[in-house]
Amino acid sequence: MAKIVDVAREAGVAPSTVSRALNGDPTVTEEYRERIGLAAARLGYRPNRVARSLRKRSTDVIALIIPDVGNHFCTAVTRGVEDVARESGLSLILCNSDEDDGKESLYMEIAVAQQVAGALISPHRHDADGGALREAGIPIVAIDRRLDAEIDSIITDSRSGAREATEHLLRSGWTRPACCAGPPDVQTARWRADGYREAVRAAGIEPLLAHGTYDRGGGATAAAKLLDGTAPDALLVSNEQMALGVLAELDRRSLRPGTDVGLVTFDDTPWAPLIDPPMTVVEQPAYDLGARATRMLVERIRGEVSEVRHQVLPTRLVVRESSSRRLGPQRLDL
Amino acid sequence: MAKIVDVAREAGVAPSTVSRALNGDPTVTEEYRERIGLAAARLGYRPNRVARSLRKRSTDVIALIIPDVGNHFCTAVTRGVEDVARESGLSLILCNSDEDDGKESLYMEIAVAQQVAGALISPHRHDADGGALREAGIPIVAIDRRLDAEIDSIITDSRSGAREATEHLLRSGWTRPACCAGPPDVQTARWRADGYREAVRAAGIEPLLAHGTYDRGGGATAAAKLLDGTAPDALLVSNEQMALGVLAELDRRSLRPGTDVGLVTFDDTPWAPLIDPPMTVVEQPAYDLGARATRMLVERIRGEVSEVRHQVLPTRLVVRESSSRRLGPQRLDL
DNA sequence: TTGAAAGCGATACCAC
DNA sequence: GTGGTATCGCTTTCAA
Repeated sequence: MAKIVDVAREAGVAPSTVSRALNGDPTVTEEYRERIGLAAARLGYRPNRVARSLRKRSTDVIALIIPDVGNHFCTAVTRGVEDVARESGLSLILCNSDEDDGKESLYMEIAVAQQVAGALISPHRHDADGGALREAGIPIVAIDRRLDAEIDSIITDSRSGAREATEHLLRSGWTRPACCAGPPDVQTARWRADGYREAVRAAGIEPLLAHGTYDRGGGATAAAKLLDGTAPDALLVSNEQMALGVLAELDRRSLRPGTDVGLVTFDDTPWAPLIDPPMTVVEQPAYDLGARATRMLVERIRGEVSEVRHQVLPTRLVVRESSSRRLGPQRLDL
Repeated sequence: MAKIVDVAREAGVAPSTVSRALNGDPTVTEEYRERIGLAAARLGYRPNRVARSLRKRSTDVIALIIPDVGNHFCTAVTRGVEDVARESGLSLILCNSDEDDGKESLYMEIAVAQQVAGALISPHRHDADGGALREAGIPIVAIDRRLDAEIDSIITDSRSGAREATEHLLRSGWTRPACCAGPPDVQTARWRADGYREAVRAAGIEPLLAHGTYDRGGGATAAAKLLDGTAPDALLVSNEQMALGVLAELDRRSLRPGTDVGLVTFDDTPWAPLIDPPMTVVEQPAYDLGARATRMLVERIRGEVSEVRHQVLPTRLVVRESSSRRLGPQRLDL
């Protein structure tokens, strides 16, 4: 691998001039710029970014720490991040925390050690403080969830999304909607539970919720608990992975969404319209969330902003059949 | 941020000794090891990996280049990679090539520049040669698809998976199965098309295929083309994203899988059993593929192997309802 | 505008 | 077994 001194020798100039030329320093004369470009091409020179990072004390890599790569919402966010990152000349280290505080801090440590230029993090707990990242002075943007500390954030309006969904259930004729809420230590889960509570209370109905982890198992467990208890006739589910578990549990009990039980879940997915019956969802602008978060981070990395900023993006209710109350027939093809 | 000289001063030893102690060099005496450990803890010392990488000329980061983070198969592979990588003390840079040669080579360039210790790549074209990575002598394992060059690989047996699926369709009473094949420049798509051809030819039936990109649009287009042509009565679909498009297209034509048209697709997903009717799939051991590929890569990074290795993992047909031929009734709830 | 030289922080070689 | 120190490849003063 050719290094900068090789290019310098080949072009008959000093290494510092090569560095300046290749980094677009306007003080370099056109003639040198060209000669250096040619020499570099001839040698197949590729700057060693590690050396560069060591010297500049920062890389052009950002870290994205998300709870679950298997989650469509997260991958959609990731795509948004990726696109803007690439546009901005940054690469991405993707880290999967699995909603695990341990893994989350491990990844933050790694990000610091790798000298990332900035980090996007979807923290498991709001009272996390960006730990190692913060100490190292690395710019952070909290994404989808907030941090108590003074840190930029961008989230969706989960609470009003949940409220709207619950009101829709009520309007559709369901009388006892319950909530399969996410883990109580995760903000989005709490916000959604809050929105649900507001809506049912406003209708004079006692809230009925069960918490579960943000995965299929959590959804199945929460649904089972609710269904075994004071029989609800509709369910608001806190995320898409839980919804998968809820659907499995309903199937196990031969309960059909839309006829036997009303169903709305957070997060639209490609398969939501294809299942039987098509599922009503609260859509979140995931791609946009990722893209905007990355822009915020880039601005912060460049030092273009000083005040802490918080953005909130709206959700959208997509009505399909799982929430509209219809009396039988039962499927004949069971 | 404390650096190694600070720790050395604090512990009253030389920097080189600190380095040795912290890296578990057995020549360091217990007493020094302890004193240094304490000093490091006191200062909150965290080794700078960038400096370390520069000196060692390699990082403890590996790159994973996959075509589509939105694809469940890919994210399952990613999880396998991630788990083994973490066990081995490596971090992961995840790159999404979007089946785009340009992005693919850009990411390979970035990986080289970042001095990754190794790369896992699911190449768009088999005649790619690992480009920049190969030149830089960085270990590569091709995953899910092979490379013409002498490079380790691990794939699943797409061809026999497709053959088996087609035979199953035939045995189920469908008489004109067609194939929604993936892009012809992607190996897995060709292998699956080959398996399909073998099976129909063995049954004395003329193959009927349409190619499309590995996404929803590609699936819809291929299905439309086949359905508009010499009406097939069953479809073998080459991947899960295409299946989503095929399902949409069938729905558009009010064709119901299992009654009007037999359907099998590659890749099992959490939603496959939930759609209407539950979908028969060719399951690939995605997690295992990622995990094994990473182990292969780690062995190669450590220089534990010399000969080029190729692994093939079996697929498994999971029969659900979309492939079993049943005459009506049509859904009453349409 | 260009060149010389001093680091960035860790590792590894060579003395002791 | 431990300490001094050159080195990895690049950027960035400082002088010319």
